[in-house]
Amino acid sequence: MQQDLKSEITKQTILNESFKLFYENGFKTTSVDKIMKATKLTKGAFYHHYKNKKELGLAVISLKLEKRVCEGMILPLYTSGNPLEILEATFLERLKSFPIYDKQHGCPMNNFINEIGDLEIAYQIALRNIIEDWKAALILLIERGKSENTINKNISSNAVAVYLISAFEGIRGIRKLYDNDDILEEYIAGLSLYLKQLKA
Amino acid sequence: MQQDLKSEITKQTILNESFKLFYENGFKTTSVDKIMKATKLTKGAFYHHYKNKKELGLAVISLKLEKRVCEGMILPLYTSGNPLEILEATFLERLKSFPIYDKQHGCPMNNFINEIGDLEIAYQIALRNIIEDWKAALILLIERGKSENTINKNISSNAVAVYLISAFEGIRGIRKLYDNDDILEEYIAGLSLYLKQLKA
DNA sequence: TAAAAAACATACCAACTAGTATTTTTTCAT
DNA sequence: ATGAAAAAATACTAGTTGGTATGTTTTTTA
Repeated sequence: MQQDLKSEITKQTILNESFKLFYENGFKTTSVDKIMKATKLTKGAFYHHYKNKKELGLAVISLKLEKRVCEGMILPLYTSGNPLEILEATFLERLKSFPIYDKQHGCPMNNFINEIGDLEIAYQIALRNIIEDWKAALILLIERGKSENTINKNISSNAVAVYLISAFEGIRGIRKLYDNDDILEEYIAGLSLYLKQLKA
Repeated sequence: MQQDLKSEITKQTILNESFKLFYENGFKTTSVDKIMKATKLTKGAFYHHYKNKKELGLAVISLKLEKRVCEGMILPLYTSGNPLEILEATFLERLKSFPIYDKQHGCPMNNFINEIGDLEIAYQIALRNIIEDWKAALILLIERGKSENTINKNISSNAVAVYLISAFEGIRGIRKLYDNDDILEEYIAGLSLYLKQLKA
């Protein structure tokens, strides 16, 4: 196989298996050995492509987590239509689309935030970037709602964006503790109510 | 020293040092060795008082985390006065009272939830109990507000309680990523707005 | 006060950890 | 085709992990 293609495939394989194992078992407690066993490659391959585990962690954050949040929570915001309806649809459809697996293991990004958000500045910055992107997209949509007179102009777009993100990430963690969706339904009711109250 | 007193002090010492180290470095990555080095006792003492690390984890959850949430977030709810004001005061004062240390490391319970909420049923149940206690207390207060005509009777108390808890735990994690309180201020603005909208 | 029991210390284990050093295999450029 | 370079495999290190086995010290009970 062509060398640069082969290299890229190996790096992607490591990235994919890492993401999966980090998601299921956490970052710190997933060893390089376990990851390479999953890829069916060896340690030699790993340390040829990544300087160390920290570099892998940063790659997973900026390449896998970022993409996931972007596709699931940010891009859907850039739709035409009523901003409040877009907000509700985005958050709701995201939750409803999760298989049990994703409900049991929570939000990959939130897991990282809580596990290593206070470990190293590099992780902090990488994770913060995702939150900031998400927040910016929400603010943009809320501002559009204000300008189109569908959202109350007296509310703070920043405050609403942060409150929306907080509640979503919070419930993704709390849902881990349950074996059914009741708590999610209550969250959804809370969200709907919240959004209704933002109407112009 | 008296035997049962000595035993109790040792257990408490282990519990206290464990809580601190779990909070700072996580549950899975804090070893029994590190804990016992912190207590200035030895492994022999540990395994005399605790069957294994899992039993210690459960003890920390039910004895340390439960107490913390109860004192900081539940008991303040049982005050006389306007329920909405009590809600705002409780959440706000809790956040304002945190030293930098607590802001950097997030919520001890939320850290546990996200790290081991999907690891074992025993952890799940122990953590869920705390959330359920908190939720029940919030619902009780909201219901009082409804009966006293200070809170809108058309909203779901359960939904509001869950949304309040979710947002609070969410922001406790997200705050880890920043080196100032701006994001907390935005959360607080979001919370105030939210509570205002619940008025009767 | 002596023996039993509880509290704690010491020494050890096999499995696992991140990372390195060295060798073999595959691809590339000439 | 051949030598260089990239990709990957193998073998290793020193330190850490949860837990056990076996001591020693302290307290209690009779």
